[in-house]
Amino acid sequence: LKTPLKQAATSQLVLTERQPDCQPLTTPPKPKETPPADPWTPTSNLKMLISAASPEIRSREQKRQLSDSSSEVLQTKHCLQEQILGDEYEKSQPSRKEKSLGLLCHKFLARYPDYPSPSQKSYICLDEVTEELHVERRRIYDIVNVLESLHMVSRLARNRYVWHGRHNLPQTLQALKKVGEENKYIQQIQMIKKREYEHEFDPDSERNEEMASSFGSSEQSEMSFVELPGVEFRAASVNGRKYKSLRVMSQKFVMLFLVSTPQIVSLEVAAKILIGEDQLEDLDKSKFKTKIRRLYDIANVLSSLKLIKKVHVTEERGRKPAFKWTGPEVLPNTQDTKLEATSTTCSPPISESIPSKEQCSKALFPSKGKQNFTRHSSLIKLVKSIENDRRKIQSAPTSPVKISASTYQSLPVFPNTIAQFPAITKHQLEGQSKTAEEMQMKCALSSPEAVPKPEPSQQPALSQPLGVCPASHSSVSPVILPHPPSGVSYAIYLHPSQAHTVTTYSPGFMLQPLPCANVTGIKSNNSKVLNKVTTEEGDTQRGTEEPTKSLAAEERLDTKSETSSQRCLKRSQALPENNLIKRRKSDEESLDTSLTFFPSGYLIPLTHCTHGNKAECSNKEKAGVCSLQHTAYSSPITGVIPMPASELKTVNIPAFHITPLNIMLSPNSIAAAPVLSNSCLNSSSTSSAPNPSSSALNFMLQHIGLIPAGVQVPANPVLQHVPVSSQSENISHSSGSTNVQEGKVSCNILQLDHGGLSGKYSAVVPLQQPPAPKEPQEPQAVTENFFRTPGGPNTEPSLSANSDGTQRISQGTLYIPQRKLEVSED
DNA sequence: ATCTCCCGCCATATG
DNA sequence: CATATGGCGGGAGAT
Repeated sequence: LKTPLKQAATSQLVLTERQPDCQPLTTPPKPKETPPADPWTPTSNLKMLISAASPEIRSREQKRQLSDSSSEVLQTKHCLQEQILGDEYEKSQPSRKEKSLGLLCHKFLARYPDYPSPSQKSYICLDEVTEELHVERRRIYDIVNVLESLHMVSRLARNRYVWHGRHNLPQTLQALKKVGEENKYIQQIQMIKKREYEHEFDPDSERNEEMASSFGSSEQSEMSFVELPGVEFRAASVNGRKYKSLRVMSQKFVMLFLVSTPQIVSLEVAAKILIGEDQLEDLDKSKFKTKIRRLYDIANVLSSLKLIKKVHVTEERGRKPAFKWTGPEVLPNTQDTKLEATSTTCSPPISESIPSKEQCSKALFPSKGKQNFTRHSSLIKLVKSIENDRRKIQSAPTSPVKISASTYQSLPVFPNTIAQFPAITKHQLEGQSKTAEEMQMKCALSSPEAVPKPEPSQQPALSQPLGVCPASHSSVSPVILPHPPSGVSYAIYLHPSQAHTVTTYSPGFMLQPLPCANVTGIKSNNSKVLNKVTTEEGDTQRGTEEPTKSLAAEERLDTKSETSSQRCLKRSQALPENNLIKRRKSDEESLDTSLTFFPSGYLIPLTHCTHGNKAECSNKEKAGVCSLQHTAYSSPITGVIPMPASELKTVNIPAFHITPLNIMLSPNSIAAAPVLSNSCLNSSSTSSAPNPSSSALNFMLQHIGLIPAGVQVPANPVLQHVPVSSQSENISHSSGSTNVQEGKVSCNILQLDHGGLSGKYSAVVPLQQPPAPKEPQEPQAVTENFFRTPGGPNTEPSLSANSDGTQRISQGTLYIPQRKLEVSED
């Protein structure tokens, strides 16, 4: 018995690993696509099993499986066979495993090709699926929801979905990564770990609470769904509203992987982050448990997609279940050429669609009654106000807002109003297509115009200032983007509250250049505690930031003195078209802000579409949209503003600094960063320190002393990828502080965090990396770092606001102890 | 005992 | 109102 199981496991692993490459040994080169209709039904399987499958059959199965990557299935089958054979098939009662979501998902996936040809769209009828797979409908929803979050499917109407396969995956992941960076997940992860650490020592740390609260909170909780351009949710029905929780959760979960360096995320951490996380002390046990359950559900689907695999992280305390990203590395957007490659599919951006007001409205999030998140008392007030706003918003026609990624930033909530929206929205709406819609919505919120468009695709181009990008609208086409895309644009749906925020502030932006400061302030108010967050962010982020930082740094350099606000102004001013430009800025700002908060939206990348898109946007729309998207792509989300390379590098940093929460940098910068440095950022977050201006380096150095982090080599992926740029390095990351060292490679990296946004650079030290090892095998040692502040637990760097609104973080030193973690695979 | 996570009740959303 | 969707959490199988 056992043996078989083991085998199965083994085989799975093997298969899994192989598959990626595809064709490994066994796998016949089947086209990725699986024949759509595969007959694999449970029944068929049984039959086969029962019959003891002839070799032929088996081989066939294997092929399929392999191709499908349903190694599991095979395993299962084997098991079944044995059992059955052994005893007559006593009905194999399907043991629980046989009914697992993962297995079901494999079956589901086996029915559709990974890369369906654009020409032939495949539709999914839930009724058929449930029947064929013999499962309860509820289960299918779980699968579909996760797939939707990755834009592998999109809903058409009741009971009907369109299968997109993995065409959109690259874009989606890119967009998610961006958003994840914007959300400062890295920082959050670190905070959580830090907290844990502190708790250990001193159980009652109160202050932490605050931090925590600030963290996240409240706002975060809101969720937004990230959409891709082409893919949107069509069904009106589904789309807009409510239930997107699993989808959003799934996206966030994926973001965590993409952002953290070791690309290993423990369920515990993920759950905490996904929960609004006030967590802390509240220990809402039940809530936590529920979150974990959901994460398992999501993880099972992601595992079936081979995007992650289960591992265990062992720390001092014990062993914790975790998952490791095994999916494609996401390029940092940037640039690139790569992007294109990735996106291959997407050729034209598309646009799409439907911008109807309705959609917009749909987009709006319902206020949801529930929304309540747990919040700290302190936050409660905020929450209430926010909720009120939401209501208002909701009521408002346009409420749902989708914002472009960049927009979404705005998350920060502002209580204000929504009134503005409608008007804006319409304007925006006009031209846009769905994507547009989204954007519009967002735009509306933020600014009407806007949709942020696009950014030039490239960074370099991007860099240009806002001005460069034309706004989406009219000019749309503009510029840039020639290619595209690397950047992915995405739209996010915000909750009302968010919307508010956005709205509120956006207008201002739109209209006037907003001073960052203002914004900031606002955010701070609304958002949870920014300061804290900020601080943390700083710490945390580093890895990610680095790129960012670098960007920021550049910016600063560029602007240097300018504060973020100033920048904003400039940008805005710069923009001829204000709108566009403004938007971007605003977007950026918002992005920045968003960083602080997390968005909770569902992200939708605007960018290219894959076939899926509706390609047809009206011409105009398309043009606009497309262009937008492209443009956006670069920085849509973020701030969209394109910056010159130089800027990129530098710039971002400033942003961070500047605004604490509010202004953070946007993704753009981040995105850009990669380009700049290019290097390896694979880790996304990390890395790069390279370019950063000398100042940046100094920074880092300074910080370094402060915070040593363990470094880790990024997981394999990173290494591999990274060619490493000059820096090479490393990445530290810490995502939470865990560093994984893979066996072979050892790296030394120093991370620094420091507080504040500004600071986080991680410095890395050298790393030599051996060639990348690939999969580490099993146990890997991971190091975790915890922060410790010298003074005490809280000693983190504090932020102070500058007059301009920007905040600065003082650095505290953090000391991060490293722990070793071992990662073991199952 | 802990880790996973299936099952399915029941609130909501959609039509 | 009937369904379609999905949030949610009990509690049981797997380890």
